[in-house]
Parts: sequence; C-alpha cells; structure tokens
Amino acid sequence: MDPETDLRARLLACALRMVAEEGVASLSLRGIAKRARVSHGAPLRHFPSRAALLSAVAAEGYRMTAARREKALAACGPGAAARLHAAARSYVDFAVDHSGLYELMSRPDLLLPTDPELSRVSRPFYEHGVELVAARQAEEGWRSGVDTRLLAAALWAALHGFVQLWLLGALTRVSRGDSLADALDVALAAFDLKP
Amino acid sequence: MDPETDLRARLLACALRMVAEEGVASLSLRGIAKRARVSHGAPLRHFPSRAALLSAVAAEGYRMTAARREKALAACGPGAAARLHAAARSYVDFAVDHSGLYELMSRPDLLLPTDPELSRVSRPFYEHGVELVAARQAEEGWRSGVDTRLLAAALWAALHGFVQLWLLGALTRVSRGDSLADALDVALAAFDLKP
DNA sequence: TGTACATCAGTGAACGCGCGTTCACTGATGTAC
DNA sequence: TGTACATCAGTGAACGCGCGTTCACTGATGTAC
Repeated sequence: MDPETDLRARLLACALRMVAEEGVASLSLRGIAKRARVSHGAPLRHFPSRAALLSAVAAEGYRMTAARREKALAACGPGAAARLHAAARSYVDFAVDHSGLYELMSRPDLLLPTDPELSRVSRPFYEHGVELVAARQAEEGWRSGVDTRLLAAALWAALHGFVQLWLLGALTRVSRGDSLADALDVALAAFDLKP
Repeated sequence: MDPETDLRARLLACALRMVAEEGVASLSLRGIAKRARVSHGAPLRHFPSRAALLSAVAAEGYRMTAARREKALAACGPGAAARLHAAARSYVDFAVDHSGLYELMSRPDLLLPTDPELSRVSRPFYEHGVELVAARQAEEGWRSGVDTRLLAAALWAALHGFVQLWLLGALTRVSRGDSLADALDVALAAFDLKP
C-alpha cells in the first residue's frame, strides 16, 4: 500500500494512467519504469517480462469492467431484458471511457496467452454475460431457439464492433447526434436487443 | 508489369504475401525490401514512408474485398434480403481468408490517416454496403423505422466483431461445429439479419 | 545486545537488436543539339 | 551519328532511436545464534 514500497502496485497504476493518456503504444517497460521514478530494470523484479506486466494491466481492466457491470445491474430494473441491456450498456461505456485499456485487452499479441490471473478474471466476466443472455431467453422466450453461447458471442461481437467503430470516429458521422448512448440504443433496438 | 522493373507493384505483392504468411508485425520496410530482393532504401523511391506503403497495401485489400462482394452478389438470388446476406457473408469470408490483411485494414495507427487512394477505394465500398441495407429496408420494410446509415454501421460493427472473435478462436469453442458459415448464419439469424 | 550471514529489491551500465529515414553515390536511360 | 547533359531508380553505409533483457553491483532489511 505504501506508495514508496509497493512497486508492483505502483507500476500497474502508472501503466493504467499511461495507457489512458497516451495509448497502448506508450506501454514500454522503460517508459513505465520512468513514470514510476525507478530504474528501467526494476519492473523485471516484479514481472518476468513486458507481456506479463501488460497482462496484469489487462486483468485490472477486466476487474474494472466487471465492477462497472455490477454497479449497472444494481441500479437497473428487475427484468432479464433490462438487466441484459444494462450490462451491454455498461460494457460499451467502459470501453469508450477507457479506450486505451480496452484496446490493450483486445490485443492478444501484447499479452501472455496463458496468464493465469488474466483467465481467472476474464472467464467469469464472460460467463456472467452468458448467464444474462440465458436469463432473458428463459424469462421471455427471446431468441429461444438459439444456442445461448453463440447468441452471447454474437452480442459480444456486436458490442465489440460497435466500440471499435465508435472509437474510429465512424459512428459520430453517422448517428443523429453525438451521443454514444443514443447511437448504441438505436443500434441495439435495430437488432431487437433492447427491452 | 515486368517483375524486374515495376518495383512498386513488386513491393505491394511481397507485402501482401508477407502479411498473409506472417501477419501485420512482419511488415517492416526493410523486410519487404529484402523479400523483393532489393536494398532497404529502395522502397522509399516509390513510397514516401512506411505508412504510405502500408496504406497502399490496405487499399489493395479493399479492392479485393469489393471484388469478392461483386462476385457474391452476381451469384446470389435477386431479393434485397438475399443480396444483403450475400454481401455480409462475403465480407466475413474475406476477413477470415485474409486475416492479416484484414487486421492491417483495421489498424489506423499503421496507415496514413488521409491517404487519398485509400479513401477513394474504401468509401465507395462502404457506401455500397449502405445501399444494400437501404434496398432491403425499401423492398421489405425491414427495420423500416431505423436510420439507414446507423443500421448499416451497426451491421458492419456486428460483422467486424464477429470476425475478431472468430480469429481469436473464441467462436470455435462456442459454435456447434467448426464451420464459420454455420456460426455466422446462426448469429445473423439471431439478429434477424438473415433472409 | 551484538555479530555474521542470507535475502532480495532496486541500480545503472551494457548488449544486441531491428527499425525508419538520410545521404552521397553509381550507373543506366533518355533527350537536346 | 555523336556528344553533352539531365534525370532518376536503386545502392549501401551511416545515423540515431527506443526497445527488452542481462548482469554484476549496492545497500537495506531481517534472521540465527
């Protein structure tokens, strides 16, 4: 906890700030070390490689987006449709608010393919999403004939693609206003994904 | 045309082969020059920078995917729904068959933001997609209340996200079989995007 | 309480790498007269 | 037909950069006796 001693936590905090401010490309070991006011070899005392450090940052991203979903679910109505919609909204909101971090999480070439911490935190996040889809199928008979996991994957894909286009700026030119929430709601409604 | 003299075309051909075989990361100026059996300074006689060369490669990618769509449209039925579906299928097929090139086309950080050739070839491709959506709306009253451009963008986003998940391998574990076409059809049908 | 020792986080110089780009050059080709 | 010149694609050495990682080290901390 002491910012002078817990260098591991400090490095992660610096990396989170850097990826938010300057993007994925700024995440070099040397740059992170410099930001943490520490010699450039020091990070390797806490992470075996750059990819390991970046995987830890990505894992933190999953924790953040999971927390955001929990908050959204706690604040929304009780129906399965409302809950699925709130979760989808929270996912997109997270990605747009933390676009650099989201990009890192989407770049397997920068992460350790088998990092245990990363799987431990990303898998439950995804499984929870599948459950939200299953709940809506069960409660409403929505898309009742469709394989739940494939439906969840397709929804995830649509959200992921939506975020990428939004970050590219391709959607601002397209949506009526500049509001992300409006554009997303219209897009979700077009696919019958809104309650 | 002469492979010994038209170095520009040769460089593009080499880059296309390299990105297919070894991915985006292999596309260094020096590597491309080496593959073309030419000194590492030679490419800069034909392209002002690495980003310019990569933009020309990406433009070729748009030409390829547009050609693929034309072929698919020529082979499919006459209805607007069938045509939209065929175009969507051809887009995903192209991305999966040329995943490295598709990744390059999706990486604006590697391309010139305002390359004229790239816009000249990508904009019509996208506009044609919008027209296919509009045609289905007009012919069938499908999603008739929804803004055409936003609907097209949402569809594009869904396809793009689908491809990314497929290339990640996330969908093979999810779909009933290993067939891309099957998974895509189920996903599109779930969103009422199939005829 | 004091001494000897082990541990280990962090240092900073160094290694070796590939990169994009620059630059003076060579040598072939085409053109003007 | 022959000479002088301009053009220009391609060469290869060099520059300068930032990178991940290695390595011998320092110095503080904790522990055993």
